[in-house]
Amino acid sequence: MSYHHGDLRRAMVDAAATAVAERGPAALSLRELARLAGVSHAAPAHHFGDKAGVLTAVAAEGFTLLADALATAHGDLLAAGLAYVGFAAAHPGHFAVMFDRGLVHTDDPALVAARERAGGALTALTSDAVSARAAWSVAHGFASLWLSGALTGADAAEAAEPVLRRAVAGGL
Amino acid sequence: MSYHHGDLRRAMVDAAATAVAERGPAALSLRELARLAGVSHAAPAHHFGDKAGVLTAVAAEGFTLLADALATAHGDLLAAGLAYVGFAAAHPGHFAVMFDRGLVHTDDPALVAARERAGGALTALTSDAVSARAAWSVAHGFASLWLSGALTGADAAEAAEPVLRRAVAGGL
DNA sequence: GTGCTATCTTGTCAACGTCAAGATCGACGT
DNA sequence: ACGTCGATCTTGACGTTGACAAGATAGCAC
Repeated sequence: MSYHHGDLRRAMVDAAATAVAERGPAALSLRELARLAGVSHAAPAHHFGDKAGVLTAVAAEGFTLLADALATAHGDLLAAGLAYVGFAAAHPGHFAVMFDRGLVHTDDPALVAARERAGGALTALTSDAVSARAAWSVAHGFASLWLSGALTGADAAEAAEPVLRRAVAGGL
Repeated sequence: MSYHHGDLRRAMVDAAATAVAERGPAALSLRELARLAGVSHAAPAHHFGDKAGVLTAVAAEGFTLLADALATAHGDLLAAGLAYVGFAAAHPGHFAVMFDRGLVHTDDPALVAARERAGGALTALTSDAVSARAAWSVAHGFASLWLSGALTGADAAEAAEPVLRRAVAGGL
């Protein structure tokens, strides 16, 4: 192992996302991440400033991944909803941090840019603001409830499909 | 000030909910709560066991408050949705903790009981499971997004009304 | 009054986040 | 080739935290 890690920043973001996914943001320890990466306890601070900086990087990556996922729907609202839920289920560590103020530096430039890109992908799916908010709420709500364990089922997207379909059609 | 506080448990739950609402669960400190209540740093542990125990009590109270709020809708789905969002906006500290595993003792008897009561109030609103999940998702998603600051507006329930109405009617 | 139990205090410990100061490495100009 | 310089990482330290163990206090039953 050389004095320099090579790509510590990348390693830390990955490890942080995994740790958050497994044990939640509260249990995240910078010193533990440093140990996993084989560096000293103060190395993370150089790249991220503080603990919130690490989670900010995770959140920014999450919004980028989400925007990419939404792009695969090619404008289809139901497909986008399933992509939203699928993203949350595939990257629970990212999702857990993305919408939590007080855990991240909300005005970080990279985070703001990634968030706006994802937001643009969302609003492009519907014709009016009310529908946009409703669709976002359903997808986000299902994803949140799924990750919290409030909903049962084997596969997130599979369980979400009838629910999102019903919401689009209406008649609740 | 006597040796005994009087109702330390109640004071701690209130202070914890307020602190979580203002600065998030991550910034909560048992020692700070103890200082606010004018007791020693180890007093909270006697009543709640550990930090998660305090948040568990907050979450249980939250589910009780939510069930009460849902009961005021008298079976009307839209009214229940507005009550759900209204509860989250009125008690953000409780809401932030209620659906976060790893922050609470998920199998605590009091928490389980309160959660099941709220769950019963929810499922009683719709005729089938798919509609129940869809309605819950919209309300929960809107509430979560609202508290995260992703949605703009002056009043939560006021902003939620057209969105929930559209979701019930369909046509996204 | 005398024990009993719940409540709260005191003292302690390892772990944590953060900061300051120093060591090491690689790249670049000359 | 060589020295300089910035980026990267280490070392050491400080105050705070959650948790635990052991002791003090108060109210209550009898």
